[in-house]
Amino acid sequence: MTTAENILSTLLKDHGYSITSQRLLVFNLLIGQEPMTMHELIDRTNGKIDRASIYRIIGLFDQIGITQRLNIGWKYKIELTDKFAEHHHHLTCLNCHKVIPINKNELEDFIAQLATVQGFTPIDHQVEIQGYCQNCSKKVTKAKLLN
Amino acid sequence: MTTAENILSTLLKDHGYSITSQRLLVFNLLIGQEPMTMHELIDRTNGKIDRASIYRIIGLFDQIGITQRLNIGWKYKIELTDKFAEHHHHLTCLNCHKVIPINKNELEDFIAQLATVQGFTPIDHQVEIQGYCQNCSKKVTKAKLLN
DNA sequence: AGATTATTGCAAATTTGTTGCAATTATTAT
DNA sequence: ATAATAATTGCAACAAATTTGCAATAATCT
Ligand SMILES: [Mn+2]
Ligand SMILES: [Mn+2]
Ligand SMILES: [Zn+2]
Ligand SMILES: [Zn+2]
Repeated sequence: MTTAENILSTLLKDHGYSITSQRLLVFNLLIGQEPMTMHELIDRTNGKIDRASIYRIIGLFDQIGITQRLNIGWKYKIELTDKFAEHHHHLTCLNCHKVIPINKNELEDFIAQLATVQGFTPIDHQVEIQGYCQNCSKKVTKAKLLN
Repeated sequence: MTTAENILSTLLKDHGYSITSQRLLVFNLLIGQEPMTMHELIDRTNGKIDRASIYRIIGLFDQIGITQRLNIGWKYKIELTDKFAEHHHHLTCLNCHKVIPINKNELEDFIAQLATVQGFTPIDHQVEIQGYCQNCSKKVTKAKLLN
């Protein structure tokens, strides 16, 4: 049992669910990987788990905070929650596609505050910024910047 | 022709697409409204446009920056871009799926500043916060909130 | 107006997600 | 460790969402 598997087991038990080989397999397919689509996840199980079960497992994982869905355009990808990876946000370069992580406590505080002002209880959030990195800012034409 | 319709027409022509009654209808169903699901949009056309065409129109609108998809849970809603509505962000209720617009200049400044510190030129960004609205916060149990 | 090209509707296909139920597996209690 | 109990899975069918080819129609261009 890895450390991560132990955390998973505890989370499942604490919520009254059992530890099954299928749940462990799905979890291990997600750990350490880039966010993946449902299709990719299903593919990677190589027919070892039924499609319906995978949907049920991800539904459960979402519910008890093991996974979360990351929205990409009008599709979504699945990734493990911050319990299993460091919470962070990104600056993405529209030209060279470099991804620069942001990790600002200020930002977190600001967002939390922003929500609570309206009687809202914030649970999760996303911040993504697209633009041009230092390098590409120099090369990109004014026309392109003005769109 | 309304002002908004003129902007739409120009955008279509500038990208080499024609102005059709279907495209105008879809556009007018979106203008001034809350973000809506594809299902809602289809419903509101009252059978006047085929489902396939609506998908094609929204696909095109997305491509040329007339609409954008707002992710709600693992579904999405469609809304007009900032060209047709004030730039804003959202608080989304995880329970009743209510969408509350945020409109804070502070937030914009904060984000711009966050990016520029690193020599980055920000062009676009998204901020989405999920949680429970004032109403649902009361009903949702402490257990559920603590997850 | 007539020719040309783009868009639409229709019908069918595909892809994505859900459900009931019997078989299997995990947990709990001897 | 075994049997009883309860939860989970696989299967097969279903339902919803999205995509596609193609002929009919509508928009644009000359
Ligand atoms: Mn954050
Ligand atoms: Mn903003
Ligand atoms: Zn770059
Ligand atoms: Zn609510």
